[in-house]
Amino acid sequence: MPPTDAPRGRTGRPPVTSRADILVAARRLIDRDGWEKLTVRRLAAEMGIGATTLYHHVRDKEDLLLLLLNEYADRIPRPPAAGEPRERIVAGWVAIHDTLGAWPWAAEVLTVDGFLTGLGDSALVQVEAILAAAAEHGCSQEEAVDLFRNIWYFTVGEILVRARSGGARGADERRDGFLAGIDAAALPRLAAIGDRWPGLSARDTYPDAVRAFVDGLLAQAEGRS
Amino acid sequence: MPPTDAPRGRTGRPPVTSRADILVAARRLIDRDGWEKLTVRRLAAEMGIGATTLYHHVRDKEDLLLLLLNEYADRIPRPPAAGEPRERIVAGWVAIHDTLGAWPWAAEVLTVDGFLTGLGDSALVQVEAILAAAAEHGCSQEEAVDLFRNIWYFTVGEILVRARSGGARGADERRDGFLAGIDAAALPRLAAIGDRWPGLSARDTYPDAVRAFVDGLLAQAEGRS
DNA sequence: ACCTGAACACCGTTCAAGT
DNA sequence: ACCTGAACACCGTTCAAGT
Repeated sequence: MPPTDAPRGRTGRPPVTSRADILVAARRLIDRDGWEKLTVRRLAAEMGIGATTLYHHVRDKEDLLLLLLNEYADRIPRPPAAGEPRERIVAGWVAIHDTLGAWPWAAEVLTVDGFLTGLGDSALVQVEAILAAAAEHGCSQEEAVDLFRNIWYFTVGEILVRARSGGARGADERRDGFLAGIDAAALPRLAAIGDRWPGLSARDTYPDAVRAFVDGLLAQAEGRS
Repeated sequence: MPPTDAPRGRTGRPPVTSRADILVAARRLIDRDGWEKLTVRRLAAEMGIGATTLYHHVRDKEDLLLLLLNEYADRIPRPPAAGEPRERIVAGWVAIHDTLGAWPWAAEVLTVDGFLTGLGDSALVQVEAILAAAAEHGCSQEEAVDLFRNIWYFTVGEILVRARSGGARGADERRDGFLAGIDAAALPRLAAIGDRWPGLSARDTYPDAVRAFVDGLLAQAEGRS
């Protein structure tokens, strides 16, 4: 079954798929089976085509991931242009965090490709908004870039650690073990926390934490000037 | 050639290797060829033994990584017990960061296993010291745990992003491309920074940034009480 | 008690041949 | 033009058989 609107006036074998088809199928596979199940072979099998056919539509697997990511980056809500600079920075990061948190594999890809180099215009708008707010608050160019970078590190770390430690094989057993074997004399604080640790770690403290980080970085910048 | 001190009074085929041998060979392989080259098969080949032999000495690859990591965690210098709590927290994190930064694959493993659940006593000592300093500063148990977790996210993110974007295939070409194609009207701040970005991003600002983060988190805790 | 090759169930990617 | 199977060069892991 060839695509509905086959290109007229062209020679050769008709296409069985397209880049758009591939991206849709990849998204469905990730949503259904999880990010780690996305392989070139499995994706092709799911689509009912040969694995090697994919290489006529995307350069390689990393390219596929980047295409997928760029589509997704458009969903980050546009940051507010008005209001107190500090609040705009915090709101911008919370928006980025919430969007990436819903698709944690995105953070996985972005550690290797970078928010700027890997993504297209819609992501750059987010960066621009944060840089503009920082400048408006009085930051130098260096300080604004540092603010962005440092909070990017924090955000990507938060998402990765949470995403990975959630599904890790044997995580539960090890979690139970580590509080039982603690030496209360040598490690009194940890022993006192004991089995409260998992519960405390499960809390979402990202919004408070970015605010604290932004405050700390802005205060440091002010102290320098 | 059997090991020098073959166990006397035991039956069966003499061992050709040991857990200790395996860990030494794994470290050598990582140091020489890089973290991503460490595979069970390659490690066995390097040692001149069958790949399946490794499974008599370690449970699986993840177990091997965790054993390797625990050996390494001992190298983090003991945190100072005296001095201003805030300074002890910063110094503790800088020590953790410097140690992990020298072996970035460690951060890779730790995102899936966690600093607490994956590591042994020598890592827990670091956690204890940070929790104790936070408590001494007046933090509640929740606040101390949040401080630890949040700065862990930041630290692991910093190390991962830096380690991965360094060796990424095609990173240079993309970096050159992204500043050239920027729309100066729509993204004035980014356009103004332009080709300064790579240079600014290469700077090591971790110590300043942890200090800012610690200050921000402690100030937030104070504001709540 | 310990080691081993064969085997299983996978990967990403290239390339000559086919339609 | 586009698709394909065969092939290459790998993975981690299990298990029956060997010493």
